[in-house]
Amino acid sequence: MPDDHAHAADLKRSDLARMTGCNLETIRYYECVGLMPDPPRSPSGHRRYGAAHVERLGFVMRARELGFSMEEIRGLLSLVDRGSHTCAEVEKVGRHHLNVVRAKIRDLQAIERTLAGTISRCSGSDTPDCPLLDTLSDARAQ
Amino acid sequence: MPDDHAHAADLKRSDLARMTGCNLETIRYYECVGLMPDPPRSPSGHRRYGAAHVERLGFVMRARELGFSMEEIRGLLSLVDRGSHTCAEVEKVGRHHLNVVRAKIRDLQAIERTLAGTISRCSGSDTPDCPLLDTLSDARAQ
DNA sequence: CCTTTGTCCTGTAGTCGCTACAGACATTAC
DNA sequence: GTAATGTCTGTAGCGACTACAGGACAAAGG
Repeated sequence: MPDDHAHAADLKRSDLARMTGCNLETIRYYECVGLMPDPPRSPSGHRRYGAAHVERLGFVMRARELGFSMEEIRGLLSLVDRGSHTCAEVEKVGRHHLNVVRAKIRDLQAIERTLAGTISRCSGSDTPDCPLLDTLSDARAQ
Repeated sequence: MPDDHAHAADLKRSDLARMTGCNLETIRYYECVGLMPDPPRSPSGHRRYGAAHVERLGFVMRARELGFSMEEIRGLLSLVDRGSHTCAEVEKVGRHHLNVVRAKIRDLQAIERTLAGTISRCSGSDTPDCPLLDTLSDARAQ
């Protein structure tokens, strides 16, 4: 019951930025694109945040760190906000994103193999002949 | 000697797009940002391309496929255009990019581990309890 | 030869996820 | 009281494209 009025924190935007490590402008951006709710304002129009906003921003930032798109985060938040989400629904979003991440890793690994293989044949000397340039210049190169 | 005038091809932008697989608008974009040279024009102002342009666009596209940034590609092209490049110079650009690619792979693999580990604990059932949501909601979560 | 249709031209706006700045008001420190 | 911050708004910029509007031309059919 004592933590029922946990929103009493009354933080400024800079406080929220400092506490979460989020960039000051990014907070306003997240509000603008609907990831953060419109906060209450002081009489002069300054944003006032509470503990709920700190939590919400933390959620968004952790989701971003895991590479979720803003679209996906909006989806996750609307599930949670609805109050009747299920693990199955959340897992579905997560699995989709995991597939995207794995696809990106595969693409980058293919690039890495090509690049590493090509560069390993570079002489590193003053000749203009270069396996990397050959690869870039010719579709049929090694 | 017969292939000395290979630039006689006289291709339209759509031909160049079709031959290389590049998007039509992207060709104009590459010209605008200096990756492709300003091509000669027909009397009515239409772009006319030759074999050199096909090669150049191929170079740019292969470099993009390997994830080189436009900045890096501009660098590589200016080395080649200068005519006095060395393998060492090209290799340096390539090695730098390889490091960037490897760093991206590491970042994505860290994401993948977290995501896969969390999702593997999901029940996939109708309960609102969800390990993925726990991870996103709480900085101190598993 | 003339009309239609297709292609090309230019410039501009949209995408994603921020980041940064300008200029106006509010608060705080001294 | 005043000077120095802090916050407000809107807007522009990044990279690497992609797409569209509105106009001018070119190729093809009748």
